[in-house]
Amino acid sequence: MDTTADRPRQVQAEDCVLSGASAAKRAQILAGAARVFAEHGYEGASMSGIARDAGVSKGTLYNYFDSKATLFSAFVEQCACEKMPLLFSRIDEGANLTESLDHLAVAMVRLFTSPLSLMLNRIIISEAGNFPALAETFWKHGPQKAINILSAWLMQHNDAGVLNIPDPVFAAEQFYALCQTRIAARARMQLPVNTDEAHITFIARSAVRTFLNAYMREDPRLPPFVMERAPD
Amino acid sequence: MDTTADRPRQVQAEDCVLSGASAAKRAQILAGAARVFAEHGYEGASMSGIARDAGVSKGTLYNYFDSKATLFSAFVEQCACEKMPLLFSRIDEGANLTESLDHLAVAMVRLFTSPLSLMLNRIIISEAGNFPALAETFWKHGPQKAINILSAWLMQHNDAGVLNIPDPVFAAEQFYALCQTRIAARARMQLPVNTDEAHITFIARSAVRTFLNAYMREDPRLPPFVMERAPD
Amino acid sequence: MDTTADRPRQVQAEDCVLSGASAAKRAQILAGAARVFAEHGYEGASMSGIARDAGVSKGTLYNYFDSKATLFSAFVEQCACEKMPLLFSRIDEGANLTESLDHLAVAMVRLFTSPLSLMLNRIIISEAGNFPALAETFWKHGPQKAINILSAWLMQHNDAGVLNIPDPVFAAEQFYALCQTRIAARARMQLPVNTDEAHITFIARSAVRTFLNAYMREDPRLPPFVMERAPD
Amino acid sequence: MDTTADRPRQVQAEDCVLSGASAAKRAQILAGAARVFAEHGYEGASMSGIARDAGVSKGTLYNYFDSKATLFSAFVEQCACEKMPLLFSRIDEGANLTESLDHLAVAMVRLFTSPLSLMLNRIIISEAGNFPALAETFWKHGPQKAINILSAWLMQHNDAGVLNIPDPVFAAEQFYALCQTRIAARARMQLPVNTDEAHITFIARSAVRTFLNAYMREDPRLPPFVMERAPD
DNA sequence: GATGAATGAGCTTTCATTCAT
DNA sequence: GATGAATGAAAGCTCATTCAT
Repeated sequence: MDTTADRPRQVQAEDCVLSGASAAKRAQILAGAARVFAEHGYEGASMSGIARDAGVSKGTLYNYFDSKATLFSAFVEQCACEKMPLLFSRIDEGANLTESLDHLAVAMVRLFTSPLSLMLNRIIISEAGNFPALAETFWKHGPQKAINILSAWLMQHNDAGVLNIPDPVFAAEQFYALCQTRIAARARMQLPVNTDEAHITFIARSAVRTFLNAYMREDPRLPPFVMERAPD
Repeated sequence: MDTTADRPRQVQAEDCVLSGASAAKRAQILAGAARVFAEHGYEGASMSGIARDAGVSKGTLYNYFDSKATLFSAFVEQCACEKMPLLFSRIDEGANLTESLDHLAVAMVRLFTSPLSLMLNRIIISEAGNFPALAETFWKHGPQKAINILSAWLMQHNDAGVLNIPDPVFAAEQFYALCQTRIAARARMQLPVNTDEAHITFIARSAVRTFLNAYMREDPRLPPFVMERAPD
Repeated sequence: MDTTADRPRQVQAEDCVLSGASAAKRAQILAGAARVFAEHGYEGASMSGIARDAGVSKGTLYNYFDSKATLFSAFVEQCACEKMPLLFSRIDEGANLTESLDHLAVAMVRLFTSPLSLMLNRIIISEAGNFPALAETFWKHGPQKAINILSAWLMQHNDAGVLNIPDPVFAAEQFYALCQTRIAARARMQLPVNTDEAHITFIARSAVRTFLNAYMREDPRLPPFVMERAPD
Repeated sequence: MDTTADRPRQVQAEDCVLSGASAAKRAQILAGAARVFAEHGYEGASMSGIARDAGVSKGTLYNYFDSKATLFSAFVEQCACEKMPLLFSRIDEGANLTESLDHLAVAMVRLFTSPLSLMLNRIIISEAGNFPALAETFWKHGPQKAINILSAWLMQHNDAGVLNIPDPVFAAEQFYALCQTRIAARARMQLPVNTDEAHITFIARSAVRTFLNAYMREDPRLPPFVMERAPD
């Protein structure tokens, strides 16, 4: 028996009160699903558990989502489309180029240790084989967007003659990679990482210095940036 | 989760024939487990499937491993202890510093796209919450060892006055991070990556140049390395 | 299981507009139920599916019928009372006795392969244990009526001296059984049957000949009917 | 996960004790399944109920049969292949042709009211759409076989000049149909039928007389069989 | 030591029915 | 009167684990 007749369609902005209630219930279910999927992963989560956590019956779950896989996809897509963008905020213009990049690097390092980002990474890596579309979605709304914004910003400074960047997209990707130094890989595996303010600042600044030593247009009057030791 | 409790220990040279057979059967089981866990993950693998793939009965599985969790741990530990080291081979000494690092960077980029490494990463990230010890083991035998070797090597060149590295461990970690540019994150999510020889070489050389521009002791007679565009 | 309890009764001529609408909706629901029950049987049909097919909400279903069982009974009774009689049309008087019986036999053979009759048979046989009343109803409006009409007709010819029928009801039942030769049992089981015009005619004629050889008053001047081979 | 590794293969005659136990368990399950399917039909039966009735766990059910459908098929096939033949016993040779046919007709009428035959009929008609193969199997081992034996027997008497049967198979089918007079259709629908010895004998004898009046080679010295009234 | 049949809790999913709107 | 969201019992099926042989 096809259940599509029993389920609410995607709510539109102009939908009436009933549809608003529908959308609210949908959100309520997604919230419960988020908690359970985040904690137990896809296979480890049970629809019973999600129903309990969301405060609805199992039947209601299936009124809103065709299957566990559908619910999972909806959860990941929502995170990717609605919550990820909040993490990739605009590049804060600092007093100068170095400061701006420093701000950005700190934000990125923080991102790589944020629970939401880590959870999404973990879940998408776990289920990449079974839900290839989710990895695409996540990548497009997350890393891809960040790299695009950064590469555009780098190109501006390249054109302004401050930086010398033959391949801005790749440079952005290097910057993205440098910001993962020391903590990202360990955080993904839930190994302890030092998230002290000082340590994060050090990692971010080190990323910026390494990056700028490679891409700053050489100016005979300026010495290269000096690398530092990590704080104790 | 301890796998050493009441199971046949690793055979010693003086062990009798029976123990030898025991060790062989253990290896046989692990081989089957490896195939099944690698393909289906922890939750997706069934003990029946492993028994079938290993060519033993389910009862025998439980004679050698207390539980699915124990078998899984043993499988991951074996990969980490026996197979990972083969991937992190010695730094090939090249004609000079740059060449040596180039070789190493290429090896690392290749590592990050090797099926074994990706599978282990995926499996450990998936089950990090349920098997924290595995992440530790993996880290110790994989990335940690690589970083240690590299940092020692960097320190040598620092002491020799070629490089100027205030924090060799962190520098090694930056090198490690730089080698992940563009492909590692995507490969982990099973998104398509370009593994052409030319592209891998480009990523590796770019990592080395960015790295050396930051850490090469400044020599007024030498210009900094010039960054390049990616090949088409 | 009684469907007449607290539901809108059959509308009378003097009923108001609302009751007319009520009866129409009831018919609309029954039409949907007919399609779904006919296709999926009792257990296989879902109230959601019936509601969808009938174009009403599930709630409305329950406003008109107390339960799935009630709706099913109403559907079967409607078929039996309204549609079956159409199948058991009057005996077409032919030019003579043999021709009349031939016409009737062909009609009966056709009946036993008609989709509606087969569906009703199948459904009633399936649910006979759970809905004993339905079998009674069906029998009364279907086979029983046919046998009654036929036995009355036979009795006329008996009294007219053409036939010699000591037990007209039983004779009618034999005729009814003879018309089922070869195809009825197979059609009930959805096994392939030959419904070619020629084949049906052969079965019908054979039934009539066998019947008349047994019940025709012996007339020394007339030879018995000769049985034939089936057409290729 | 494929469960085929966990299930026992079809036991052979020469199988050892273990396989004997396996076959016994299989039979035990089939016995339970028979009771439950016979009572509730396919859809109405639950695997839990069958497990309970058979005295095994649900898991064991699935160790022996892949699915509910498989178990159902096995049950029907077993009935058709092993139990049906017992019902279609050989034609008891009577003192003469009429007596032989009388014996056979009585056996057939009894068959059409036997609980096993009725149950099989009911179940196969119910599930003919979903299990077309079962109807084929049933037909082949039941009616088909009976008709074959009977038609061969009729042909012998035809060749011996006693009967005059242009189409022995069709004649056998008419005999088969005649034996269903009055009771078969009603029994299939679980409507009350008169199974008194006298009544069954009457139906059987009437079938034989009607049949012989059509197919007995005309012998001017012999009058046709006289039809009778049913006993009160 | 090896086997694999047996277990039963637990899974995802369906659906008749209710009831607030 | 009509709606359809919500319910929750019950379905078919899986699988880690045990244990008699």
